[in-house]
Amino acid sequence: MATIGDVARIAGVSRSTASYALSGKRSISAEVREKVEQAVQQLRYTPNAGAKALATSQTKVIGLLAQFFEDEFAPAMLQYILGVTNRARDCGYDTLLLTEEDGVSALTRISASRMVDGFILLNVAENDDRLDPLRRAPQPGSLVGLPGDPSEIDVFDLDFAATGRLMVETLAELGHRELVLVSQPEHVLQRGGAYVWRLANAAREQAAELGVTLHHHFGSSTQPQIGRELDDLLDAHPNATGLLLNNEAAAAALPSVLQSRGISAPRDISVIGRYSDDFARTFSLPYTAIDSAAAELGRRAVEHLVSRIEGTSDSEKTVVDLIAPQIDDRGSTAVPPTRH
Amino acid sequence: MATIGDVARIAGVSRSTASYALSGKRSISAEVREKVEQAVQQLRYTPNAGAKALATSQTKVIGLLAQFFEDEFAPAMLQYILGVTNRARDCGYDTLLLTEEDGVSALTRISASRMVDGFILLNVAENDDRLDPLRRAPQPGSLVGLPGDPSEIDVFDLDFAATGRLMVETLAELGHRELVLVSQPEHVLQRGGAYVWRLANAAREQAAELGVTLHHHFGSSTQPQIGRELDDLLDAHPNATGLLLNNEAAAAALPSVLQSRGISAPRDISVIGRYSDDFARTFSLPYTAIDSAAAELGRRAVEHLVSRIEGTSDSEKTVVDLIAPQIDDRGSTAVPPTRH
DNA sequence: CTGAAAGCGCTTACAG
DNA sequence: CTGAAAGCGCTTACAG
Repeated sequence: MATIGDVARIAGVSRSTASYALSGKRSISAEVREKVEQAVQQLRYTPNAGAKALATSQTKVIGLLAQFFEDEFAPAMLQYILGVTNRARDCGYDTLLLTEEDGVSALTRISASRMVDGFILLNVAENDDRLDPLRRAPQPGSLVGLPGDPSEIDVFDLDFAATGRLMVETLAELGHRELVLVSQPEHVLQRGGAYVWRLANAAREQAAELGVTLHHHFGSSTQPQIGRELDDLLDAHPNATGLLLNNEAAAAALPSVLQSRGISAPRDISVIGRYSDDFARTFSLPYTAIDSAAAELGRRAVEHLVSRIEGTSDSEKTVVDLIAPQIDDRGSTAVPPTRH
Repeated sequence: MATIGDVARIAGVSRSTASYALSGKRSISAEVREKVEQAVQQLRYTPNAGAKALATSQTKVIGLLAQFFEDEFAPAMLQYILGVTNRARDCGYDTLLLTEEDGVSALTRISASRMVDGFILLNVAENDDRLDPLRRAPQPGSLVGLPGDPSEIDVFDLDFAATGRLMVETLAELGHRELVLVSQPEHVLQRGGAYVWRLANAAREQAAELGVTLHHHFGSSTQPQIGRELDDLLDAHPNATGLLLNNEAAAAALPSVLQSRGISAPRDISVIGRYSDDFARTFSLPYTAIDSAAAELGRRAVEHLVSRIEGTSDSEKTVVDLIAPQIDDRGSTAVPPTRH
């Protein structure tokens, strides 16, 4: 492969001049720049990334730490990942994807070997082991997912508390007085999926404030269990007229459950979920839902990280950016049926 | 950060000795090795990846080129990706994930800058633009997805022809005489998703051979279109007793369609799909199905690539490894109903 | 068994 | 506006 030495030779200049002509870091006569550019074309010269990284201490690579909780549906993570990789590329960065179980060792290994300029952590847990090593690392980091202690780090997340409130509020305004919330499996919560209780707690408080009864249940994440659980829940709460689903599997199983009970949404029951539009359309989740905003979160995390890396942002203040929930109305909410 | 020079100084040896002690590439006295290891511990020394890559021409990174067809469900790709990243790590490699639209430019850019030791291409199309640049690249590559011309490159894929045959055969043996196959959207096929027609053609041939009628249709990939299409198909082919689904959205929409028609599988109709177990369990796809084998394909592609990179495999022969289809029986097939 | 030195391919003060 | 040289942090023939 061609090196910058080859370029310099062909262009008839020194290596430093060739380098400066390419980086634009000092003024170069039009004539010389022209010759260098032609040599680059001719040789199809592309700088060696390792050599560049060694010389500049910049890799132009972002480390993306994915993390998967047991009982969580992994493919949903791809939308966050694509938000990150695509925006990163637009900013001139490539993405190293780290998926090993042990996120702490991945982080320390990659950080110490200087393979990346910064990190993005996905699916951050309430008490995430990766945060301390991240704080100690020389590279900056952005989180997707709000931890218990977000100090010193930039955080991006859907506002799950507002999501819980919005779900309850929406149905309360329509006149519903008794609701059931189905969350992710308790496993997910215990492993640190704080968004589960953040949504649930806010929903509960909002319900209390509005004088609405809210039953909270953890659901399974797979068929056929979740189908049976939903059926049992509807039996257990015959007066509930609204269903809030923070659980994709529940949203997928519900249509059959309702159909087999001979009821339908929104006539007999109102339903609001929380999942992304993509999943809704592919997997027949026909309910009004609050979008996960996955790709948008990935994008924001990248943008902020890049400005930290490049020193564009004031390194003083750390940011906690919570995206306001937005409802995709698919017509599954209405005033509750009048009981006789 | 500590360098190997620091390690050498603390251990009281030369840099070359420290380096050899760590790599084990020449014999080192136990005493010296001990001192070097202690110095490494003490300084938490980790080699600088850029410097190492520059010196050895090896990055220990694999480039993973994802590609998404319009109308294909992107998140399904994560299972392939995880198969790759996890196995790569086990083999000592990290993974650079490239998701930009223009796969050709990504490939040439990464290849020329020497950022990776090899490539894995996902979702390879019949006539994939990325193959020529890959053949010209100095790094080896593995494909997931069988292209029209697989020459010079190692290929891994589900055996879609055998899958099509197996679907037809399974129902034919049960006595079915008229089947409907619902494929991915025609878009996917036109963009080069050869697996769609490979499955369909083989199914058609097998049906002809067994004297079975097979109707082939392209389905939409989203609700509510696919639901209506399925309903129309059942109207159009009232004597069909078996449904073959090479389309996730169709599998997700079918339960409601059947229920609303007052029929069920396998009593009134037998169903076989093609999707992964994970999706089946999370999204209530209750049908017997042939698994996509996504993670396994990713793993095999990595293993073979690594052996090429490390010169373990005979560089002469190139391999085309097609995984035999396996049926997950979820009880949605039976003998056809007897008509009166 | 060990060390001094060259080299990988860049960038960037330093000097003119 | 341009060039010669040092340096980034490794590895690996070469010499002993």
